[in-house]
Amino acid sequence: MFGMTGIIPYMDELDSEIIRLLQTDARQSNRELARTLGVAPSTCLERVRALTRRGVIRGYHAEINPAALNRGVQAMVSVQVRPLSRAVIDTFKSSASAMPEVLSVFVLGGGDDFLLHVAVQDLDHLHAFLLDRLSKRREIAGFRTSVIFQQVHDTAPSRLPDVPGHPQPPAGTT
Amino acid sequence: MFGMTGIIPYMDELDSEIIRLLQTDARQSNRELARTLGVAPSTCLERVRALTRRGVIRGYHAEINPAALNRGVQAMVSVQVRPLSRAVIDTFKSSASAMPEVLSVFVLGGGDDFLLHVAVQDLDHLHAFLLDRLSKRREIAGFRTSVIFQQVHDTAPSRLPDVPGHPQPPAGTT
DNA sequence: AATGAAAAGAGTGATCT
DNA sequence: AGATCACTCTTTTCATT
Repeated sequence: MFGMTGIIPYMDELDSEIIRLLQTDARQSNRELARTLGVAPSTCLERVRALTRRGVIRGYHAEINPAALNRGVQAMVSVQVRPLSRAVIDTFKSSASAMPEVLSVFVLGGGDDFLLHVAVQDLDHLHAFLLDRLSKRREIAGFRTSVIFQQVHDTAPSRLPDVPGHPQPPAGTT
Repeated sequence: MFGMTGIIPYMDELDSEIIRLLQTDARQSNRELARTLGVAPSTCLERVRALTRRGVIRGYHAEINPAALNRGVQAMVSVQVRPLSRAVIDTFKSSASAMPEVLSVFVLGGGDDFLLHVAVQDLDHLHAFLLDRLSKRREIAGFRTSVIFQQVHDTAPSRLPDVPGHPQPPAGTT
């Protein structure tokens, strides 16, 4: 699945706030973080470390203007592969994610088997990618391309309410 | 479009390397960055500032384990709206991106008009989102949901080669 | 678990090449 | 433009509550 690394990600209010602030600006200093939250810098630092140790914080990434990466054109490509076996799925997943044009590979259930988020220089390169790289793969039974005109991204998704029946431990989980 | 903020994002080798390293780890110190690249810290700092000023670096974000955000289930929802007018597109785009379940809204060309990347607690909440929130919107002509089993993400997409006919300025652009 | 103080390290700007 | 140095501020550790 996504992040089921075996840990129980229990989060109190302070943890949730730290995460919210670091999603918004990962480069703010620990002091600033602590001041905003009303705790001591050392407390804040220890929380951030614990969150990292527990696998809640997975890393910190700069967000880059796609134009600066020569990727002015983006598209979504939905792909069906045949036969629908684990071997074929795994092979295609690896090859697709190794292609420099591909930003993200989603393995789907339903009508399509994969969704590829691709970003390239221009429409000519998109065309070339589809024809010279994708359609050359024998396991592909079909694909459909949609150019992306705009994207709105939530850069700091909040923690959703707990669901009844999935209670949170009351104390001592770090 | 994506990042056409009016600037010419000319990048030399050093700029590209800085961006690559900050995409991989946005929290490394300027000194570490400078050491890795073999330049002085002040040089590196000035480059990073220039990249930020020019809109190449847009921000720094922590990557969070979805399970810690109570978002164990993710899906892609492709949506068609009617009538296909600018007003309807803009309205739907705003409403969709304001929904807490929605991580990302893609405005597409082709068969579908939108793609929503959603993340929720569990399948019950996904079902509720589709039925109680999405399908209540009158402009929606149809939608199709695919559960995401896996996602492979390129966290540091590289700069693609320049295309002939889009030459880079030889000097003095910062 | 959180705090406060002290040592180690990093950010920042002036100056020079 | 890039490097060096000096100054200030931050991070990090650790003893204490």
